[in-house]
Amino acid sequence: MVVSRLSLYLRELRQLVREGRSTVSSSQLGKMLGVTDAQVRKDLAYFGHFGHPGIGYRCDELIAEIRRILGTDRQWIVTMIGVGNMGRALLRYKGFAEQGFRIVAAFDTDPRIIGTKIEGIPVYNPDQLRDVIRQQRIQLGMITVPAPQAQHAADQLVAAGIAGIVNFAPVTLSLPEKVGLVGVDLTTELEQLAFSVANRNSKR
Amino acid sequence: MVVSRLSLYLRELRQLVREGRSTVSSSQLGKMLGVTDAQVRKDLAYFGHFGHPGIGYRCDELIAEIRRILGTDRQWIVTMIGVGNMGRALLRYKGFAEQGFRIVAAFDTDPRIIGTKIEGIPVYNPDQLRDVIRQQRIQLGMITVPAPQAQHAADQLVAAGIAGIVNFAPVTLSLPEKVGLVGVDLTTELEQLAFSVANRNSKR
DNA sequence: TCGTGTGAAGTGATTCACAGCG
DNA sequence: CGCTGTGAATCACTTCACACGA
Repeated sequence: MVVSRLSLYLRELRQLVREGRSTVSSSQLGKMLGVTDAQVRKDLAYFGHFGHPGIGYRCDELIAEIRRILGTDRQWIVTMIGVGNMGRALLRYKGFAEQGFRIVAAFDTDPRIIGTKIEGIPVYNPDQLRDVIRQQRIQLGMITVPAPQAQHAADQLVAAGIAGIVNFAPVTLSLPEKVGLVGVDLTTELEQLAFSVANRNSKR
Repeated sequence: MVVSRLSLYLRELRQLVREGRSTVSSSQLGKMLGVTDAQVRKDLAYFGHFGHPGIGYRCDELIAEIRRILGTDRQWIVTMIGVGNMGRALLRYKGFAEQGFRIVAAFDTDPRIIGTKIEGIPVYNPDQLRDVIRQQRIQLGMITVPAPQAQHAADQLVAAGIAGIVNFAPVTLSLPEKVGLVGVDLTTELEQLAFSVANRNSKR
């Protein structure tokens, strides 16, 4: 709800800073993302008083605040379970490190890649999962294994004491309440698009 | 809102069919996805009367209905703009084809890969984009180019007459109203997870 | 004057509860 | 009896409108 938009505000704010802007108003920020100015103000005011009446929001200040709210002002240590096509692509993606997500270990059952490094990240045998996660203080896991193995992978991560999981496999995982979960299903996204295109008459 | 859950129902229904189930009740389906039974019924009844009082929903019947609603009962012809790590991973992903999304062409500026095929899909020079899209009747595009090039890629797709875009680049695209748009930002997803973990006390 | 923060009003989505059907 | 479909009630989110600060 609110939080999902904070990430987007953050993205736009970084863009503004790159362009040399130092302040921005709620209506400008809103226009960039297709939301109303009132929405932007409500979202931001929900977590504190970050604006300056008559001025707007100072970009660098607001970036710092949002990062603090999201918890991305500190570093998160991440592991990847499954080094197939998707896993490999994500390991090579630079964007995570830029936002403070440091992938330090990957796991896969394929003996041909165990022991190798991808983009400097070592690939381990899954039977070392518990040890590696504890020794390296890994907090988050990304699951990119095939659907049938995803629940098992998740169970192992939970058993090793992980705090949160991003699941890319197209299945619903069941996890204990205390573990955070975000699901990303690319097929679902395409289906959404198909619907929105097939019913363009109604709404965006 | 409703539609985003339809995809998930569909996913669970396919799973049920694989397990040999022929009918399912709203409460069973809801439990699998963590929503209430009333929610499931409201969602499904919104598009028609698919249930059988006293019985539940017939899985195969409901699958067909949801596919028809989403527009995935027919095939969609898709192109990929950007054949870097992410693009390559998605080209190799089998899940799209299974749900009726057929990727028939890819585009990239790297001369070393133009003219090659990846998973049977030819990689073209972007200057052929308009022609290829028209000749092959391509309807949807997936953008996996670096952020600074994403808007340009989107503009070209729109100019070529595409109906919808999935954008994986971490920028907000501005498109004409008539073109469908779904954005997937992996960093945003991780930020969501970070927040949910950092504030586990409040809610899931 | 410009632009925030915020009650109040409005809109939309979710849950409740139950009539009705197989 | 089990389970759907659905009005009514509740809850959440969004927009409006304006007081107030720089």
